[in-house]
Amino acid sequence: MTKATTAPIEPSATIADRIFDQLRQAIVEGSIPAGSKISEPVLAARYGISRGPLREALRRLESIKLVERRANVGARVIQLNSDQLLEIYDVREALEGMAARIAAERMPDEAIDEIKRLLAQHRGEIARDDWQTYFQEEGDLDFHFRIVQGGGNQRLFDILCNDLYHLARMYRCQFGMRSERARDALKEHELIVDAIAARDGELAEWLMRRHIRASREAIARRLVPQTGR
Amino acid sequence: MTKATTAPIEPSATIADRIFDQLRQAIVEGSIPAGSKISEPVLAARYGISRGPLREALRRLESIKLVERRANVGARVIQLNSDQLLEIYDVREALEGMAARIAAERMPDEAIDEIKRLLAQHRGEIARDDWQTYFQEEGDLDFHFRIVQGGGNQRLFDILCNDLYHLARMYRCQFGMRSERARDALKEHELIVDAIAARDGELAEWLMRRHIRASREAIARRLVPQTGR
DNA sequence: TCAATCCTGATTGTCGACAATGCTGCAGAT
DNA sequence: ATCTGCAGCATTGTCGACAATCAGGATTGA
Repeated sequence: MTKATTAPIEPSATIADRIFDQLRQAIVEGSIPAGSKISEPVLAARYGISRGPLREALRRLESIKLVERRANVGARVIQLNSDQLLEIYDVREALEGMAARIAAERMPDEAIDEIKRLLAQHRGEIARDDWQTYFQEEGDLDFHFRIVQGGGNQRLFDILCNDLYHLARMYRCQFGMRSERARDALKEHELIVDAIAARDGELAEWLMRRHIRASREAIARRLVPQTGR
Repeated sequence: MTKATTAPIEPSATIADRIFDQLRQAIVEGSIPAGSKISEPVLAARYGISRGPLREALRRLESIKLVERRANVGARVIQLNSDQLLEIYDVREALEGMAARIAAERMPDEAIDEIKRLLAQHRGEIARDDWQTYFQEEGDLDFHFRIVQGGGNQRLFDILCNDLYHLARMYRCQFGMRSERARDALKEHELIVDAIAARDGELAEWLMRRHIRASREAIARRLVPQTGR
């Protein structure tokens, strides 16, 4: 599994960068519980640094919406609720649909072949039935990551991979929601890649949007069984 | 003209907040030229503050992509190029299309009436032919702002109004590009509002995407007459 | 008993100084 | 003449201390 969504660790970057990465991972994976208050002095002491770099890291976490800050009050880890999760899926539907369209227009052939190999590998993993669904989920993110990357739209990439994907991972870690949609999702992935390989941007966008909408509905159904919104 | 895209000035917020607003405005309007290097000591001295709040403001400007920073080297104001501008319009097409769809589903009736009044006012301004195109452009942003706000998707709102709209304004100020598309744009705006009022989300999205795509093409035509990409 | 007020404690915002890193110009060698 | 290495300088990153602000609890009055 390629560590596609995880930035490679630059060893001698600045302290603030390192703390930022550590905190982001801790928040996403739940080591720092959602909704908990963040005290600058105690965190600085725990990581053995000063408050300066820590504050910079907190600012960056705020900019990607993982923590909320109020002046003179402090910072809290974001508290996820179902409405915001559904909002994210609406944004993903729009952006990744466009990403699929652009990928169909401009993605290099080699990158498409690589995604095909990736999907073949996923197919094998799912065939070995009860394999860790965790890796299936990671593979799902990896697939979406490559589609976005393939089109070469840097801003699209930033929004999705620096902000939204971390939120999606955070939800999975917190709610432990493993989708039993793995097989359907894989099938949909293959259709999308076929459309991209055929350079059919309109179809690729339509399929991607339907795919994400299906994920959204599966989540909405599980969150509040009585309502779809 | 409502100051929709300009946050109201909180008088006694933190220093960093105030400097952030001032710098953002200065960059967007060109007072600080694009591509120029930013020196922390000289800027701190000019605004009469310390480097601490200034660094926080720079970090926030970096998060909305108005400045670029490299460790141990410094910060520069972003240098706009035509490719990135076109990228932004792709993102806007996707996001605002979704925003129009959501607005058609959930925007309150009163807000729709308000937009209708706004458009009527714009129509009057355009009728008085050579009225400052500046205000027409501001009115255009105001229209889009209200559509996004009407749907109530907070994340969609953040991405568009905190990041992309500032970039769009920056381009206009820098290149002084006043669109002679004002009449066409107004007509398209009216169609979009009609679709929203009719609660036809699919049509609203389709019209909004076509509208933004038309703006994109108009810009692409002016930027590099020989290519549309 | 309840509400309003004040006080206290802690936390955050701000500042100036020090250390570390990258860039620039010059001298010297090939 | 061009390239390489070094030294100096400027800028950024980091740190500890001080001031400003807010949350919570105790106290007092009705």
